Amino acid sequence: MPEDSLSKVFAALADPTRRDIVARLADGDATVGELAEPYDVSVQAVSKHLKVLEDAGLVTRSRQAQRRPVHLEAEVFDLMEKWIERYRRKAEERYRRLDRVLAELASEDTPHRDEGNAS
Amino acid sequence: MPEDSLSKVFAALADPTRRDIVARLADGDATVGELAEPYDVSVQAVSKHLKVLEDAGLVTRSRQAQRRPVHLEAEVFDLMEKWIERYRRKAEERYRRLDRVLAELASEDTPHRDEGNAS
DNA sequence: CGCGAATTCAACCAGATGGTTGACAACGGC
DNA sequence: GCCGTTGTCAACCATCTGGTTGAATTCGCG
Repeated sequence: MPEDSLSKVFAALADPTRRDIVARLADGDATVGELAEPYDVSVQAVSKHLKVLEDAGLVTRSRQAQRRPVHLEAEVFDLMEKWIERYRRKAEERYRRLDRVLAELASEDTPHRDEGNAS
Repeated sequence: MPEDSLSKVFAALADPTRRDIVARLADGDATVGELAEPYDVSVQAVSKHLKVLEDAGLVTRSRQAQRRPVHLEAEVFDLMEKWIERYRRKAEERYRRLDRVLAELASEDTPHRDEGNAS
């Protein structure tokens, strides 16, 4: 049970339909019906998808008569990017360090002249 | 569907244990046993997690005697960030535009045509 | 050669997920 | 005031997921 928010966000975006919904909402708010129209699934299924996105904090739904316009919340993206950036940077840094070590080893190993590099 | 690889990556990171594994691998490669040690689950469970991460392209496993050192691949992060950045930017851009329109509407009373958001 | 350590494979199980259909709540237009 | 539109709730179903245990595999080492 992913109670933590990052898990919910990643899980929400792990579904292609939901990612597509997010993509379309980036162009503007839309109602459930409008969102459901292009897909080959029931409106209920899309409503469920929206609930997942809402629980993840990716969208909000207001009330406008019997319609529920869906709105994309961009803030959550920051949460993800922060996480990703953190470990990407670490990994790259480590990679550069390793690269340097390998370069050193390579230059030492280069058999330009007789080297007795035993062990 | 190249979209599907994105699904795998997001799904892989939707699990707290797997995110923690990624976090630890950012500090350096590790074996399955080492990775499993801090968690209260069997080594087999961790092995499964690693398979998920590997299928998502987040880690690679080499072979070193009977050990399988696990290595973090940072490239996949780019894929995610590209996706996120794209829609975050769009949403923010739209927000700024909306803001401007609202400001206009507020200052002059002239009713404009409805902007954007066709079906 | 064979034991033991590291890891994966296989079968199984509980619970989450994504889809369906059917009923119902809320509201605007006649 | 009713009716159709919009959306959610509920029950149900198949499949996926994350965990378990137990057996198999792959090696280094004495």
